[in-house]
Amino acid sequence: MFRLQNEIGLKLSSSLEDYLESIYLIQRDQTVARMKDIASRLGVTAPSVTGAIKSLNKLGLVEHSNYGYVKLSETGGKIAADIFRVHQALTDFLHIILGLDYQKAESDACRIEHSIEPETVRRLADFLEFAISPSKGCKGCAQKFNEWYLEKDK
Amino acid sequence: MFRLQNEIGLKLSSSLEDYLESIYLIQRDQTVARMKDIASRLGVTAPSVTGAIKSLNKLGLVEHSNYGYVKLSETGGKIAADIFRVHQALTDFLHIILGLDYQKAESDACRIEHSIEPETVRRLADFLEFAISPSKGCKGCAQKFNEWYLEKDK
DNA sequence: TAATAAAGTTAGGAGTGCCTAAATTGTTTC
DNA sequence: GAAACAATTTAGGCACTCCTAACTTTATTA
Repeated sequence: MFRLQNEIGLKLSSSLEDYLESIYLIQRDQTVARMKDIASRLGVTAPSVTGAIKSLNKLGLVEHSNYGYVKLSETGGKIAADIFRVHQALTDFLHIILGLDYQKAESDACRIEHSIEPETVRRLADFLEFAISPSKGCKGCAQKFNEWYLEKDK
Repeated sequence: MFRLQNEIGLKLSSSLEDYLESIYLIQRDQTVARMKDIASRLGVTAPSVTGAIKSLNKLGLVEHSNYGYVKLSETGGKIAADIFRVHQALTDFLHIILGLDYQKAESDACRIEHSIEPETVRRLADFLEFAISPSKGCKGCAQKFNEWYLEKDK
């Protein structure tokens, strides 16, 4: 059932990845994450959060004692940061290259981030670097694509 | 629970989309699809297929009577074709633009296809058209990126 | 500090999607 | 056409992830 994937060698479900990422972002914004913050961010009910946190706790990815705050463990923090990096790379690509509005780019990224391979993400990020660089071979083709796209269906 | 998504207005699970797509491809290659073909293509056991086909049958997307062949209904065929178009667009993008080898492009596409929005796919396909065209603003930047990428880490 | 409100947990249940084992039906082949 | 084999279905179970309702703990405040 376990597939080598991140530094501790386990493959998390999309759902648990979402929880981890939420905790990461809440911690970043507010230092501590509470169950209700996680619930409202993910649009689930409190008991769902309790269950998920228990799973993450068993896996050693969060620290949590009853009725208290939730904190990412060191490993949990690393994994969450990885997930968020993927999220960012995808969002940037969808927004800057494809020209999706930022909201849509984020929500699409949020779903795709769980099913994309690391190599693909790496290439996506590299392509972005290449495409927006005025000095590399492409000379700002992201910009050019968006101009072309706007004219396209006229 | 239903979200407007395709022409009959329902959102299928990733799993059911996979079944539909498999049947579509088997039908294309061999005219009729049998349960065991579907099972082996998806890497699941026969009872899993029986269950999934029952669900698709209830939704009116396949025709199937006990111990017989499976056939896509008209609606099922349209939805499957849509799914496959997304699959192709994604695969092409990952292979031609990002330079992933075809196998990896396909397997990544296979997972991403369930979570990407139609608008994003459209833009991806348009970007591909733009990027490989020698006449449009980009002048074959897909090619240039791949050359740059190969040199990158040297 | 006792009452109330807010946050969190427990209990129990539903839907999905997979599995194994066992029964059934269909197809060959002698 | 009956035995043997292949394909499919049924039965039963498990993991995951969500839910509602009810209960417990913690925080607020009058």
